[in-house]
Amino acid sequence: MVKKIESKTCDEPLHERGFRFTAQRREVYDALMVRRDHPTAVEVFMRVKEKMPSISLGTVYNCLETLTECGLVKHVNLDRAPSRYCPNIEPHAHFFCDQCNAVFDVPLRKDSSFETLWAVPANSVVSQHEASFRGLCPACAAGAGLKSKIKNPK
Amino acid sequence: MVKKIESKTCDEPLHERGFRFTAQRREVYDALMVRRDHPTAVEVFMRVKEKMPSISLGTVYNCLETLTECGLVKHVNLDRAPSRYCPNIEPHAHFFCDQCNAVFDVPLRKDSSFETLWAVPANSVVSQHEASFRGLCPACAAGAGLKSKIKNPK
DNA sequence: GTGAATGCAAAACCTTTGCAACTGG
DNA sequence: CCAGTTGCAAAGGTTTTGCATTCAC
Repeated sequence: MVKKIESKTCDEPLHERGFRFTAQRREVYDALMVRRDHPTAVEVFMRVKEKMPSISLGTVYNCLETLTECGLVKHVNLDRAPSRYCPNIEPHAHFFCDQCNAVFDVPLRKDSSFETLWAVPANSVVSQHEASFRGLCPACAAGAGLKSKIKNPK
Repeated sequence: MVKKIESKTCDEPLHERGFRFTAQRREVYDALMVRRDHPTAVEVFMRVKEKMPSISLGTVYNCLETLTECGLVKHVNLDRAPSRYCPNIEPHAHFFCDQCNAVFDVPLRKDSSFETLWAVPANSVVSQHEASFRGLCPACAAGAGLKSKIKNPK
């Protein structure tokens, strides 16, 4: 059995679930994989439209939904903002920078459990855990610190 | 200085921030405090409408937004479902039961830090952390276990 | 009295759906 | 060939907005 180094394509997971491997699904998946910056559906649409001008926004939504069903992509939601999409299927949280609006993946520490942090009721069954952070990313935090020193030279 | 046992009203936090204490804001806040079951805006609207038939849905949204600004209420969002509202302002997560659709508060364990769970980048500034769980609540998990034993008597 | 808040309705917004035309396997 | 998928447009549901009227302070 040969172990694949990296899976850059989405044809097998689609076929395994009875979905067709269409050009639109390939382009949508590629758009997520090439720039892993958590775009919205409209941003994905604009990127794919450059290579495939005939694609429609509805199809982008459909493709993203199908890819999610296949476990290739995850929705990322914060508050009521439009959904963003992420091809990182490892367990992770998201960091939203309030200043530059970037979204970063936050890895789960190995050998840790959410039970050390949250008092989840005994005998409940957890099938999914989502977590997100808001604040300033390292770059913006450095800039903000600089600015506040200038503006408030205590 | 007299320490208040419990604050059941929202007039002071509103006044402190320059907002008026209107009958609608009081009723919306009371509706959240009386039954702490994380209702949607439409559910709050229906409950308040019984005591105050003239209230409009737009006003409920406005009141919820104002109460949120005053720190009396928090939005609760999961995926793209309608926002739910919660008058518990202690740090906590939420558990969504997939079977009975109830939403429970999950307390933060004392003396714990999210850094034990999540590898947040060094030098970032975290101003907000939100977490949610999906699964089966204890009651539904017990019922599901029963059912699966009957249906799949391995 | 005066500016803020309400009620109503319309708009804005993101996302889903219906259907004829097309296409992957 | 034919069920699954697309493109287009219209509908859906939640939330916000505009404005005349009302009300808290």
